[in-house]
Amino acid sequence: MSDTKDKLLAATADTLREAGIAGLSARAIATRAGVNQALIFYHFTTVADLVVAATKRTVDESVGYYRAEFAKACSLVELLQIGRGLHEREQELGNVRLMSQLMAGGQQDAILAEAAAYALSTWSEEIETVVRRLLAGSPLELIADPRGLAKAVSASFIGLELYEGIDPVAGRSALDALEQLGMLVEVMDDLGPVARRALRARIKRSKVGLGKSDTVV
Amino acid sequence: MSDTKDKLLAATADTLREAGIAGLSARAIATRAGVNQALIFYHFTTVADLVVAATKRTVDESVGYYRAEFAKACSLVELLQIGRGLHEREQELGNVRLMSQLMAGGQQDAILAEAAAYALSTWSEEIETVVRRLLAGSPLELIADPRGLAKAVSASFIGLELYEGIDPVAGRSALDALEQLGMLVEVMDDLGPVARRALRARIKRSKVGLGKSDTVV
DNA sequence: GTCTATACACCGATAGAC
DNA sequence: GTCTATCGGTGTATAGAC
Repeated sequence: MSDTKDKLLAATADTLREAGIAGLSARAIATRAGVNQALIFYHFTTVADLVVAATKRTVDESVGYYRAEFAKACSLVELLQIGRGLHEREQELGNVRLMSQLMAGGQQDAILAEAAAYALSTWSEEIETVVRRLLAGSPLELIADPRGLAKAVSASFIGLELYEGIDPVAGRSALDALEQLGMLVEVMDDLGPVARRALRARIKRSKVGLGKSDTVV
Repeated sequence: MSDTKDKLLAATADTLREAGIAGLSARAIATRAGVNQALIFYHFTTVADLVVAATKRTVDESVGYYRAEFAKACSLVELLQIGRGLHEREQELGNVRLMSQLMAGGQQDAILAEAAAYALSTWSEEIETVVRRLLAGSPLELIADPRGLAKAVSASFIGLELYEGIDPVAGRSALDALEQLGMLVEVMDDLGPVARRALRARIKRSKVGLGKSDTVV
């Protein structure tokens, strides 16, 4: 990887983090990279292509780092703890912000949408794998769809990040509330056998977790 | 309210919905409104001020509509159903998209951030009121912080909307997963007395719902 | 209140020298 | 591969005629 290309990729991620999608431009990227503006088009043809390459690199690096962490988790509660650390780390690196800006831009721009879809599915698949492994045996298994749940977690992270950028105090309290709710998982994970059986029966009795074609009441 | 001002306010909301924060400009708004571009600055001084006024109007109208709906809810399950309808309606009107674009822009622009903060707190306060009323008596009361929870719900809606704009199928499955999880509320709301007591006791026993200063294990 | 015309900065992208 | 110079277009905002 040439030095210029590398500098441009790094500067693109940084610009997206700090100036947002509305402030992203070839000139802004080139200035930050300390590189001539024309070189963007020589190396990457268009600004959009550069953004795609830069976000892909960022996501692959982050997800790769957390693959090993996820593998260590032996319970849903442990996973929740890893998730907390992940959020803090990614927050600090500015990667959640990068992703939220990419997603906002992707609502109107097809090329950015493709980049955002790649980022989201890469994260979601990684999360799904570990959730599926740890959900086995829990009463939650009857309710939760691991794939959809993983996507929902990713989506919520994005929303929380945006909230925190707008109103840090409120965003923080939203995150705290979700963590408290995550404790529900701990409780259900660790219920005595009697209560666990009762809960499991109650869940089965409701329509929850059944396909739409089933009409058991 | 003069006709021109009204047209500009409506066009601003529409432009934000359809062109996003990166495509928002005085020219784009004026063209959509069928109004001379210079009139934006005559009536609203700056584009940012116009955006603030437009989003405030949109949010006040939407929240006002739902205040009456929320008042009708008599159980958490009913609230969940209203929430589903709300999501569909706001989605169709494009108001969630408007809000997500406003939040994305607000990460870098202080004036947009103020508008986004107003929108978020207006929604959150309305949701908090009804959640607080309906949570009384549920075992969830011991865990959940209504204020934080309301903000978390708002944030998650934003994230889900962005996800759906990027990958409609995946976004839909994320929403479905959250709704299934919402069924957990139904189950806990409607548990037999024995299981309810067991669950309540288990929740109390865990550190959940206690302040940080308490160190009961 | 509404219009035209315009100032000035920045945008993506390209041509062509080196 | 890297540079300067430049094209046509768009951005906010204002001056001044009507």
